[in-house]
Amino acid sequence: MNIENAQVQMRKGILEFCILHVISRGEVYASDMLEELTSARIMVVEGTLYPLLTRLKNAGLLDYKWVESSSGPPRKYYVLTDNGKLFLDAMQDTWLDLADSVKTIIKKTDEAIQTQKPS
Amino acid sequence: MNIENAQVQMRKGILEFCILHVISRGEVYASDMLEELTSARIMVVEGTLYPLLTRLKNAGLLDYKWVESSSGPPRKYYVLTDNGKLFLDAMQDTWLDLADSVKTIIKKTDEAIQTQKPS
DNA sequence: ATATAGTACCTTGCATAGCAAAGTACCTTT
DNA sequence: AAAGGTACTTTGCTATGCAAGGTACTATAT
Repeated sequence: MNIENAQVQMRKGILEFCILHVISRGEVYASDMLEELTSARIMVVEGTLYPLLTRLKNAGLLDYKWVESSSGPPRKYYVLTDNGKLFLDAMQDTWLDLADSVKTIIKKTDEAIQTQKPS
Repeated sequence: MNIENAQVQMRKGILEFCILHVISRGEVYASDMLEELTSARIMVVEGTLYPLLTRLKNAGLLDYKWVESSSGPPRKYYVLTDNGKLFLDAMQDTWLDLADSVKTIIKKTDEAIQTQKPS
């Protein structure tokens, strides 16, 4: 039970959400996504990303096409399907609700501490 | 791949954090926590909470004492240990960072959409 | 031509942790 | 003593992140 593990756990639930977000902006392939997410300080690695993309594709939320590259092997460029867009919207609602709930909990704790130790 | 499952996944990472928060306010037992979290719209059930409390206790973040009840079986009242307080602070930093990262991602998508469809 | 390096995608095996459901134990009320 | 409520526990399942290793294609250097 270390803080690194706790950070991993927190990240878990939102990876799918963040990846759908990045794809929603336009066609991207895996390395684009890794770069985008890393620059937003959301740590992801290949072993997480590829299986996740496959799951999302199989669930009908994503589609992809192969595109030749001028500097290496071909790439899978992903886009959201209509279902994927709906799903992303639903996830965003969930996230905003959750973030608000946590905000409430933090605030309530702060108030409890203020009451215990009035300045 | 349904939205309910996505909600569960998002919740996962923050349950520990929210539970430590509730305990940080003062001695509580499991039913108190369930009530607190439910009222904050963080859904938790017994099968999740009890094993989690045991894990946190074994990790040295929590301590408890048995207290007789006037209306049923005895209860385990939990408090944070010093280590638990430090851990909670670290988790809060992690949470705030994460929430900020997600906010950035959402904002960036909104901007991308604005650019595509200028009013 | 062949070897090396770089890029891109995929797979395997493991560990963590939420959850539904069933179980145990204690207390109060009738 | 039987029934019902409260509280804590356990079992089996599932989902999913991740480290590590693997496959395959392309470009460059020799």
